[in-house]
Amino acid sequence: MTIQETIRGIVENAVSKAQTLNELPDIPLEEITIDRPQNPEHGDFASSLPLKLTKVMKVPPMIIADKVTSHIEIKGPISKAAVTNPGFINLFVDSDWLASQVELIIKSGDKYGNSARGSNTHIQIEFVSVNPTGPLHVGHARGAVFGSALAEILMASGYKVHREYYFNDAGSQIQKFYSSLYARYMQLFGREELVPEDGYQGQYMVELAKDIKRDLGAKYHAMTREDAVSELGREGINRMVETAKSDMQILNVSYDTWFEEKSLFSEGQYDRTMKLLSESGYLTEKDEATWLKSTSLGDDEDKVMVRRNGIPTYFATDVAYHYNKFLERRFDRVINVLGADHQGHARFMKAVPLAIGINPDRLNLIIYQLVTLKRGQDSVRASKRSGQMETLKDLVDDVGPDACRFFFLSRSPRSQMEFDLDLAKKQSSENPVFYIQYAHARICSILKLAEKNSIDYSNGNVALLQHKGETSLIKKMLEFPEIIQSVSETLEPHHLPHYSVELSTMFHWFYESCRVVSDKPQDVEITKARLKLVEASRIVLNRCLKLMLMSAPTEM
RNA sequence: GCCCCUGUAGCUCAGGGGAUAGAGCAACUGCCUUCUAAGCAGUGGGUCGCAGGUUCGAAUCCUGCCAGGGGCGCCA
Repeated sequence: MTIQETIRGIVENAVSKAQTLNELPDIPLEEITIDRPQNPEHGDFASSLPLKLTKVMKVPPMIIADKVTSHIEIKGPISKAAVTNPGFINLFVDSDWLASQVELIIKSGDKYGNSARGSNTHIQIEFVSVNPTGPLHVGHARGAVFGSALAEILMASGYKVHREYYFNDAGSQIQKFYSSLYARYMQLFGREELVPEDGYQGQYMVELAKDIKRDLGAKYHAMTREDAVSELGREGINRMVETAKSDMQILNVSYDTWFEEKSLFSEGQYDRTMKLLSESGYLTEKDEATWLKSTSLGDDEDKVMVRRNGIPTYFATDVAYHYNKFLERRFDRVINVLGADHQGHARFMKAVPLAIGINPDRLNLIIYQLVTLKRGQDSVRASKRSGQMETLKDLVDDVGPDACRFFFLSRSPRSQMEFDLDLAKKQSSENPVFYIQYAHARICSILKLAEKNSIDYSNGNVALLQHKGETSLIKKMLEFPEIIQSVSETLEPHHLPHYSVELSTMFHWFYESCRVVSDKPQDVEITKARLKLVEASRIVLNRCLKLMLMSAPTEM
């Protein structure tokens, strides 16, 4: 249980006690909100509950506040409860209780902040899922960072998380890729082959053809055109997938499954899905094509499932994919992370669970806004088909995986962000990421010194931690489990990097105001107590960095 | 035209019903004989796009308008 939940329970008890004694009207309560006031005079926690209850209870807020506060027991975490105008209840945390929490953090170790909220819930999270017809660009980096960090945090909350990358390896775009690659390959042998008008024109296709020629020579030149297109194409797609995998790796992103779209046909999901949809009456024929009546499920237009030429659309495979996720692999929840360029797909996606008889609440769609790049004065749009493009790899090579992850993760997915390439490079040593990592390195350096001096602080008395620099740091550390919990509920991981900065600030401040390792004989006890605090800080900050999939350097 | 997202300090962004709106960067002033100065302390900087509305209370919710980004294929 987090501290906030403990406090909420205390207030809740006080209210019901007042109700039992008929001091307040006995009406059912909604969830009680507990805030952390920014003004320290208003305590460590505050509740505006009386202001909210005044209307339904028909009692002035200050009276409610008085009655509730009189039943708040001054013990455990609470040292003082006060009422302030116009009807707030302010709660102050007991400093001895606070100091004792350091022991708990050390005892929890790398499990501090974990919870069992998600136990027995299987979540599948799908992110990036770029088709292997082009390189990954900076926008995909945003999705990758978001999805991978969210997955880590959900795991900390006890969910069973399955990370998945879905890619299209069949269909018309793949055919275009095949013929584009064939043309580039044959051009290397002096043949006048043209890349199709609507094909993939990018320079990377030339490079890909060169690589294949270098590794496999004229192998495909000797084949019939038909064989060459498909075999060379497959070789090309395989290489593109490998590149995507290595791009994910350099960003510290790993997956449990790379899911091939074509398996939906070979494994039968497509057929079973169409049968289910047909039996439920969601399919209809029009203009020689098969349509899904998705408007009846909230979509703004019906969608073609099978084209006039008999080939299924991506709408059909998407339904089959979710049929597989929900009905075959039986995930309790599914999270799909999409770029804003796919937002038109969102309304349809929300209809998909309904079409296969699944509660739509089990599907979460997260749409992140696009990344624009700025180089000098010029804004560059990240788009796969335009010529100019900053690839994910170029970006990571430039600013490093840690800075890249921190920068993307700090932004809420709904805000479109401008990535100033020049600034990112220039700032690389003034970046907030170093602020956090530096705090971690400082911590480790203190612990190293203690070890060198053979200080055994296992019997340190944390009750001695009463300095403002110490208590502020402990308070901040106690917020960590709340951050994990709130990110797991709201699916908004950007709070974690912000918290990490705040925690680092508290540590740096403690470091400046409290000398830890001291040689003076009279400081033996406080040194040991502070070393425990430093160890606890290491645990929490290290967890932050690890959950963000960033490195936690022990020296810098 | 319709749909989605955004508009907060010079810049990049948090805060998304509660008390005096925050951080980083940039600018300015101090602080290293002591565990890492990639740090700390301090100063300046705001009609929270505009206008109405709801509320005891609005940066936050609702409506309209303005501005920016994205989406409206039998492409994925």
